[in-house]
Amino acid sequence: MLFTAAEENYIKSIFHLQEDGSLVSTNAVAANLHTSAASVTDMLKKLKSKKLVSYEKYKGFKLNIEGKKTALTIIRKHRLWESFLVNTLQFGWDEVHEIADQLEHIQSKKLVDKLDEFLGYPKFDPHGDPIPDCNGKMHEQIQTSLAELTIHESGEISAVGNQSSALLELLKHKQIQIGTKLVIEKIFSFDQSMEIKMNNAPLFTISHELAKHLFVKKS
Amino acid sequence: MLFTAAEENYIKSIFHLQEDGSLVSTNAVAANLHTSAASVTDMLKKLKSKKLVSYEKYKGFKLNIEGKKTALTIIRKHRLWESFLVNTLQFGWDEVHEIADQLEHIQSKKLVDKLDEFLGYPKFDPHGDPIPDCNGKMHEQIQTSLAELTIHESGEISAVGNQSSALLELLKHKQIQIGTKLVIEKIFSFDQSMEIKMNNAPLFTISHELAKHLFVKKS
DNA sequence: GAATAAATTTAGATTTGTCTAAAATTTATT
DNA sequence: AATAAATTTTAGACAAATCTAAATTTATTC
Repeated sequence: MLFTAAEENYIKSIFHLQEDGSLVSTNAVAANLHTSAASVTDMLKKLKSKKLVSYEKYKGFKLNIEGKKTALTIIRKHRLWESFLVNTLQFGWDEVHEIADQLEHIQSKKLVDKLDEFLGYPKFDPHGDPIPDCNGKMHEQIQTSLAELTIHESGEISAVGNQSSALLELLKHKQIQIGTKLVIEKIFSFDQSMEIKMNNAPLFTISHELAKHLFVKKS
Repeated sequence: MLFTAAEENYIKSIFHLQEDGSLVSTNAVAANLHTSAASVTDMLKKLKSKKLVSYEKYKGFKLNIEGKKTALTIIRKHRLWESFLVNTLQFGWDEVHEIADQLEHIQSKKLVDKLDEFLGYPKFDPHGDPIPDCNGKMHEQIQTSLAELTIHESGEISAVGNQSSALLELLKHKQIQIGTKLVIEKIFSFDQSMEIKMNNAPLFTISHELAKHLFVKKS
């Protein structure tokens, strides 16, 4: 079954919003895709007629098995292309998302599988997100953005999300490196900045912006 | 200036049809894009309003400087992606066109230039067609498909358009190899099959299908 | 040079995806 | 429980790209 780019964008959005299997709301998708609630309702009728979502008026909706399967193939493409852009073409971590949003709609199963092979069957993309294999299976996410940790959680820096000299300079100054262990001591709701404690060092604060670019393995 | 995929397809089609700079007809584009003459007229109004073509009702049309520049960037993308698919991902020569027709519409100048760099700034694509550089300049085409030769023209086999064992078997049997010199003795209009003469061998006939997959340097 | 044929354009309709504004429904609040 | 607020859906419109059929213009032929 083939889908338009618009359909695929809705499928992907619903997939990310349902997470655990809970129902998704019209407004949530509208906000996520920067479109109107009315457009979402229109598209839902279409996706329902194509048997990708279970949906009852006013009651919310979610992807069914077929919808999830479709979502995973799109996510697979997106993450493989991101890996290609960063690993093969040397793009920066932070500049590949929009391009991958276009590339994920290219229709050719063979292309995706050959790209996967060329890249050496990567399990995770440059952001640390798991890449579904050609059957839609994916590994547990082993690393998350530091920004996703909550208070008192601890972890170990496992990756840095971008190679810019500005970031590297900052990390050097704060003595943060791969393997550094840390605990979240406080999160300021005002700006999401975090107070963290590393090894035997004194407490210090990092911005939400920086936290998003650091990956940790939770411990 | 950004264009839709539909606009880009028309621009590319007109470019290929005008060749020398002659006027292009509505019907020619319609046939080329498998669409209706009415649709072509509609699109021409749009391209005229965007100042890409010079066009007067009923009089034919052609790309202006800006239109040609745009066409060359699309052709550059198409041919670089074909090179990538064949050289990097090991696709067969004959299966990349449709995929490249999708990839050529991806919007990102940086992506194209990085791809070009990754591929080592190739001058010709896997079909022997020249690849415009980032300023739109391209080399003279040094090889053409054997199918494009006309009667009494001569040339030398310079490349084989696909690596399938079926084709290689055929070439071996007919004793055709890189460097083989030949002359077109006759072309049968019924099926475009060609009678060719090689070196000191007797005349023999090859199908149009085969001729399309053989490249020659004209002499 | 008038009649006919071919090519091109216009007119009007369709599909996809979107929008705003109004109506319907559900949820929250006195 | 009644009303207010928020959410969702419907109704109607629009832009892009396409189509068919009819009208117009250009080309060809007798």
